[in-house]
Amino acid sequence: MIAYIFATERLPVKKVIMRRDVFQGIADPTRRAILCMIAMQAMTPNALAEHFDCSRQAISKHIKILTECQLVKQEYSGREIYYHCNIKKVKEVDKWLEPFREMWEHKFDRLDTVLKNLKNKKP
Amino acid sequence: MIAYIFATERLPVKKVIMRRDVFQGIADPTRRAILCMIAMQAMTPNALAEHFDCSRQAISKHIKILTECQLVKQEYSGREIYYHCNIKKVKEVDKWLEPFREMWEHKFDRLDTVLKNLKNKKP
DNA sequence: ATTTTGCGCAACCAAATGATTGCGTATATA
DNA sequence: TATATACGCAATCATTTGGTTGCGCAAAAT
Repeated sequence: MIAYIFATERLPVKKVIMRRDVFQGIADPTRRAILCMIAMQAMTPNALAEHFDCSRQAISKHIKILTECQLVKQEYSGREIYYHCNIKKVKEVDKWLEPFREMWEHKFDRLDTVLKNLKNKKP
Repeated sequence: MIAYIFATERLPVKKVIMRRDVFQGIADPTRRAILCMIAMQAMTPNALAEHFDCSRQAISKHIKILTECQLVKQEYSGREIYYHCNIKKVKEVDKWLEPFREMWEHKFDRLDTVLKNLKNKKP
């Protein structure tokens, strides 16, 4: 019995179910800021960290998440890593908005016709 | 000194800093699905829960978050509550995309000019 | 009037998040 | 060659998230 105890080591089962999609990526305000900055110009983690009130490691972790959901791409240059924004992936958010955009545009259309009808009825 | 120990009760400081913005709202896939559904037609929590593989309470919690970030509005009808999508708030995401959209549109513009130049040079 | 239904709220739990510190490695500089 | 710098990774921690169950209240249905 005691042998059994020794035999069964506590395995690190730890099933990780992290959602790593674009929406999770842009959920954090710091990550959104990072995205905006590197969209203008590719930057290294250190350069980025200078603009935020947290450690380089914290920024690196955010970048890691952004990389996992493919919102950023990396480009090595010696010991430095330049992070770029993957605009194509940002488009996914835009795509999700599509049906909603149709809605708020339709709303205006309807408002337009209402106004038109009002105008036509006036005289 | 001992008196001091007794005097300082462990206060429940527990500073709650929950981000309740649109991006946090749409970070969860279930919440995005809820939003899509009620954008088409206002629904009650029970009606919504029927479409998901989780309890009504879980859905209610999601709705609570969506309400807190103003992505949904409620309308009471007796003991039922109909949840509506607040399209105006969804627009905030669209607004954030603006600079990025400009980028990917500019890209196409440049591609267009490249193609044009290629065409002009051909003959 | 009693029971059923629709719903929010509180308590609880496992897992994920956001941040920190310390460490190892590879590249640049002295 | 020795030192400084840039960076990722692992461990750790408090807080948040996403889910559950159980409860109570008000509106409907019986």
